[in-house]
Amino acid sequence: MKELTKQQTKVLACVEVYLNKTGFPPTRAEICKELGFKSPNAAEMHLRALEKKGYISIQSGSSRGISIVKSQQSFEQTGEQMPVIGLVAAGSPTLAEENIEKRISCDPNMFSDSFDYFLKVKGLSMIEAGIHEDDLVAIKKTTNVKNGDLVVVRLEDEVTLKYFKKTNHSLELIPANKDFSTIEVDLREQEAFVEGKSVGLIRTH
Amino acid sequence: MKELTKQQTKVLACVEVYLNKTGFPPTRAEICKELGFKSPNAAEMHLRALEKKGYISIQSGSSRGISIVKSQQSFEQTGEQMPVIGLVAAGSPTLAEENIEKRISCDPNMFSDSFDYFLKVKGLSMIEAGIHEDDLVAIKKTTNVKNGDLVVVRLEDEVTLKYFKKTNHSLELIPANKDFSTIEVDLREQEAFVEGKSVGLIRTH
DNA sequence: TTATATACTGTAAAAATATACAGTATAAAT
DNA sequence: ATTTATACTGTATATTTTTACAGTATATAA
Repeated sequence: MKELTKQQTKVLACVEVYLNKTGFPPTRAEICKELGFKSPNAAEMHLRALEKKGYISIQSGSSRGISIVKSQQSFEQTGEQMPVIGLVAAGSPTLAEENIEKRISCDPNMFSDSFDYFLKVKGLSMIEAGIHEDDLVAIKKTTNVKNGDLVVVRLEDEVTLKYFKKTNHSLELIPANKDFSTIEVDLREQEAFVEGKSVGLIRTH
Repeated sequence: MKELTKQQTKVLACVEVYLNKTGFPPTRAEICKELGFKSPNAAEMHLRALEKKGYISIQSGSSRGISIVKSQQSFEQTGEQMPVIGLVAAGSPTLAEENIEKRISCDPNMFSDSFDYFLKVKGLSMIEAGIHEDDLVAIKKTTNVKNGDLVVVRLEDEVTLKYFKKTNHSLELIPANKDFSTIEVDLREQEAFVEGKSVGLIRTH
């Protein structure tokens, strides 16, 4: 498959995003509006190039007659197979193939925010937050978390799902179970890696 | 979801087949050609009806602006728009368009069993089962339930989500909250309709 | 009997859209 | 120095497409 120029890549992505959002392809004018072109011919030329290189096909004479032949970003769209990762005792919850227990077909945007994987909950430390053993918590990989967020944090080689509270040099990881105690970390003494935060949860009955 | 007439079913299938074949939706004229209609208005009217019943959505003013909301060929197709229904005080949780709060893109087979809609939880009666207010419980429409199942039951005009327990002529609907009491129904005196059972749950953090 | 819903035909106009043509500008290759 | 490829603007027009309106026909319900 021939390589695409920067602009051609943009146009192809634009078509795919539009298609995923609306269910039908964009017009030349809509591509222009999206990418800031001022002439429909700009879009036209890029589409012609994309067809020539085999990425799309254009049904001549039909409005919106664009179909994707070879998708660039088959990823991160709806109906993806999202990985489920066990909350392992040691090591980061990596997306390495050997850590993936299974995959669940769902939309990465089904919650308020997008997410990257499901973490399978072990233990009862968050039971009072309605988070049970074997629930799947949808995790968005980010270090941008604020107090009160439900976060995945790694301390040394241990990974845990807790409420986040940071005060000066101290980090508190708060459970939702009165039988468990808060983990307090002095950040001057010990490192803590925020792996991500929860944006949702699913449970199979 | 409202029932479709024979012709509406044909038109919906036609749109889906065309979409699968070409990657973009058909025009009114193309639907006519496919189904043997002689007036574009025939297609137009069927499309309007399909939109009204919630099977497709039409972007007015756009050519080929049809997108599938609920696929008929619901075979193994991931990424459907599953309806969310509020747990209303009165009446059945019907799939009528006016009761659908929104739709969530996900796989109807993401849980152990398939499901038909999400029910938005009101109140705290199931809190000890980790089911919070505003959680979305995935409901499979069925009357085939057994003791211990989490079920949606309608008593008179009231709909409730509780644990199911049936003994002879008596039905118990058991909450998971010590501040609530079990609803006992003598089936010789009062009717109880099992609308469905829960196969899973999702929550947005 | 009179509505009412379904299911169309036929026509036409307005709006959306593809697409051709004539240019401009820039960077890299020959 | 000239060509070639990329990357557009701007305009215009033929065609496609939506969509409104005026009818016809049939079956079912009130």
